[in-house]
Amino acid sequence: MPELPEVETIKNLLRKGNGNSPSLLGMVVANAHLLWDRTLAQPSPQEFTRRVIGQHVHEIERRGKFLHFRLSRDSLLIHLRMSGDLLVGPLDMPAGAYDRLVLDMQEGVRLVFSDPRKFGRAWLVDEAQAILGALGPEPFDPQLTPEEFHQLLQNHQRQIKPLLMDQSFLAGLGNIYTDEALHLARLHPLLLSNRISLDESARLLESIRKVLAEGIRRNGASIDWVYRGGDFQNHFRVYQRTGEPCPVCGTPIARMVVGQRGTHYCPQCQELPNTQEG
DNA sequence: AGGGAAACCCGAACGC
DNA sequence: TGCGTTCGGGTTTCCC
Repeated sequence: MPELPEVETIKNLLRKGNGNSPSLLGMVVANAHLLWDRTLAQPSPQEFTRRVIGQHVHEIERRGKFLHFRLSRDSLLIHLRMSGDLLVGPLDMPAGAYDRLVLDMQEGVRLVFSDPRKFGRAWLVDEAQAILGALGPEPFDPQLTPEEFHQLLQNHQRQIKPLLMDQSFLAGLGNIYTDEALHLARLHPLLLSNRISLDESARLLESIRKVLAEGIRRNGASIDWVYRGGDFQNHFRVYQRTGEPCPVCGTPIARMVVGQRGTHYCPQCQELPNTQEG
């Protein structure tokens, strides 16, 4: 659920801080507590604690849906998956029922990786590329031109929705923003990628960037019970709006399952060309 | 190569 | 009210 805009929002908070929460930049890890073993993908809990203590936080970045903490020697990578969140507070902040990994800073600040559903993962690695190298391009990468994007689409014969959600194809889109982008681009979720014209590719890339930019501007979406302060959930075009009118034409939004994912679209605006039925 | 299914999880929503 | 069942989400893994 945290997709690119939500992760970007969290990254900005950790990096810059706000009225309630300090920036973590420059702080030094003083202690680590792993409360749920499987949250740590690698290395072992013992090695993690031994290695992470004493390292400075030099930079905090986002790549796809990963948070990337550049430490003195290593990289700490965190993927929030479904329900993960990162909380910052004082060392005596009350423990949460879903706290999985806690880092205490020498500066008296605590960073908590909270995750009710335990899907989230953290890695401590000396080379971030070992994990991030599998990701496709960033949607906002200026080198990703409409022509290049069109070519990437031609390289596959796949349903466009699952392809857009494939992180090795493009990094950052999840179920929400994919449905939103396809509706804005007026493309059916089942459209085969190599049937997409250059014009449509340009429209799709622009739509992806627009919905992501709006998500970031609104500090992400807060859905289910995971509230992160954003309000993009109040501006969905199709996501979770089954039966409600399409904002463009008024046709009731339809729902189907594509690649095991709930998929919301307008049957009027996002018609599947009759040259590609089924 | 692509697609479907299952696995990992559990709070919420639903059905009775 | 309270119980049991189903759902959904990101990703990996396995199978066809």
